Amino acid sequence: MLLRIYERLKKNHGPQRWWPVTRPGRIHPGYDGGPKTGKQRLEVCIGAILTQNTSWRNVEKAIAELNRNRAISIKKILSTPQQKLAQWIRSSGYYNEKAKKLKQFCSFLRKKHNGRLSGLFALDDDVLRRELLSVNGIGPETADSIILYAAEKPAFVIDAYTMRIFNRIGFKEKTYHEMQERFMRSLPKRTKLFQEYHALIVQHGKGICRPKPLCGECCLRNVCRYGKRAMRRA
DNA sequence: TACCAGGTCCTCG
DNA sequence: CGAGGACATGGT
Repeated sequence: MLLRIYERLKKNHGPQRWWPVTRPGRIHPGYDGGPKTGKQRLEVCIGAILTQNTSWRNVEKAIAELNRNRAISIKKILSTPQQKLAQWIRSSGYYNEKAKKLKQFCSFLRKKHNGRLSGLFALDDDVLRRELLSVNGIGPETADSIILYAAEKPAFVIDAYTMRIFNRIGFKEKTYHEMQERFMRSLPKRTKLFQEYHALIVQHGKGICRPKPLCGECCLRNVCRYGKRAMRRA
């Protein structure tokens, strides 16, 4: 079931090549195939925090501003006054909260992992997840995004789009944990698959399965309870 | 004009 | 636990 839906989404939307890490003015060169440097991995972590309940468009501007200020750096984030940091990321919304979160994440890295992501990412998957969740400001989705896209390990990311799309299709799972369990039980545990699937879900949720869905052009309408109903009405 | 966006934390019943 | 509020900008 889940693989069938994946194939349809892929055929319909094409390859997604995520996570869309940016630099001033352009996509990160060499990002295809995953983040290579510590700095790229850190940028993914920062993006994961900044995009909480916020459109990626607004996050891109904030990341560009951080790049402009050489602030994709654990040390720089720690040494910058919170108020100044908040202004740099202003466009991403909740900027006071998020400035605090960025500092707490970096502070956690410095104190517990020698100031490096590599130490953190070397942990076993479940330990890594618990460590991330222990940081104030990092919840399940942010933790899994960091694991999947920055550490490049297989954790399926559930987000608001996943809930909306699959609840409309007819899935009964209500919580983050339940939905993630279902995906991870039913799919081969492969990083690339998880990355691409989640990216396709976001694409589909933004473009088709919106709050007011465009069932008429949805590639899943035949397998979707909501879609079938909508098509019958039309 | 309202509503929405790749959540998380805190409080209260 | 589950619901409800706070946190805030920018696009449609």
